[in-house]
Amino acid sequence: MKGFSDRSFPKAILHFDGDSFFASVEQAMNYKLRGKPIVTGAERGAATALSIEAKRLGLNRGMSMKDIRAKCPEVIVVSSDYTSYSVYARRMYAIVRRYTSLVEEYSIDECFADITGLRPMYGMRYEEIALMIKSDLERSLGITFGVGLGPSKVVAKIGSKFRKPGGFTPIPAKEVQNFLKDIPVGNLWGVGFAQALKLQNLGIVTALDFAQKDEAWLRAHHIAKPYREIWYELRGGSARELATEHRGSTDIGSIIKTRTFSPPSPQRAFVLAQLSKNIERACFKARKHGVKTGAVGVMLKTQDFLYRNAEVPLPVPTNDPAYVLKHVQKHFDRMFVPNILYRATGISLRSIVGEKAATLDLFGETLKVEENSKLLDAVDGLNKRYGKETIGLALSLKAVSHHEPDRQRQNSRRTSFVPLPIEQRKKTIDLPFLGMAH
DNA sequence: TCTGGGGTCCTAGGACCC
DNA sequence: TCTGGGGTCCTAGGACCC
Repeated sequence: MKGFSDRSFPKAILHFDGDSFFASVEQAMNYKLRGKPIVTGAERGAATALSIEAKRLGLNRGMSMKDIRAKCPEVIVVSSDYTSYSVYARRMYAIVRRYTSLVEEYSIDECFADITGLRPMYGMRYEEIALMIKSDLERSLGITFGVGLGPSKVVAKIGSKFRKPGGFTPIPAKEVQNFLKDIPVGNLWGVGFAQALKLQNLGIVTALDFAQKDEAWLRAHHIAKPYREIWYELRGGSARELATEHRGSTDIGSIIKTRTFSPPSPQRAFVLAQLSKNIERACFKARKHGVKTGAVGVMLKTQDFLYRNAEVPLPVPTNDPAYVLKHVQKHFDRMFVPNILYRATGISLRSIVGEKAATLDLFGETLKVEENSKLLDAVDGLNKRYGKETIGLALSLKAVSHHEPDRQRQNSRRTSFVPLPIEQRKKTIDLPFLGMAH
């Protein structure tokens, strides 16, 4: 039998999606967990991933462990083990790469692959190639995968979640629209809450409604580029290349470290210590990847989920936490508003450059920074031997144990209301990853 | 809903220059 | 001092993703 013509798959894009990935990895590593209802996320007190068996009991992502244990005492609860999940993710990428070099490592449990033009080489149809890779993955890893085949990434994504778990759905270009009728437009990959709302106000409810609009309509309603691309792919085209450069090592755009602490604190020294800790962890990661940062973003988050951000340029690229802290501290004083409860701080390293890319400035700053790098190597070595965070900045030590004295908590409640600076913004937060509906 | 952590990409608008 | 137009670079912020 003849396969689909090239008009069916002008491009042949695969999307692989590990079923209940974290829970599946736990089961793959420990045979005692197989066939049993298990839930990951014990450390945060809420379910992050659930095995099939746990889902069948009616449990959901985001449910509190308390509720889960009350409802189903037989459920096995484990802590997240991201190190192992990453190992399985890398195995997944490696297996798919045996079949094509064009692989995008999209996330810890997903990847895209481009198999366009490989039919003659394998002597198979695209569907058969997809199934061959799928069964290799499942045999090798002990985890099932949802797999989609389509003329674009958006369509391949639709396919991989069409039948779950363990499904395979090929969608030729001319059949794409048959799959769109029952998909709410907000469920499309790349269409979030805000855009779904906008489209709904324009009378667009399903993905099919969107696909059937014409270009004049898109222009008239100022549909932005990312959504024009989705529209184009729903009509059988391909607008998005695979990002095949492996972003693993040096090719990092930014490094972000944020941490929520509990209970929230109004204390300047404590909040700064938290920030300092985040700076250390971010710089540690930068050193591990052999990169430096030329500017950092500082974030303070209040108990009311108001955010205050500042961009702090650094005179010289660095991955030395003490140097970063020195420059951040000046801005911190301006950002920190007394008598407000803070719940989290964050740091993001931007303008990332390679470790060698230091340029000499007029004031000899570079040389001073360089002197520190040998010391930091030694620190990293010790921390590796004796456990993470054995050695840290003195400031950060304040953040290590946080026992908020009752006296201060009461003080903070009694303090009068202080109007927030205008720079503070409310951010809407949605948590699709935890299974909350938009 | 009572809210974690780590990312990327796009766009609008200001600063600066010719 | 006022007037025009156009280009580039940068940053803040929005939106989205897992």
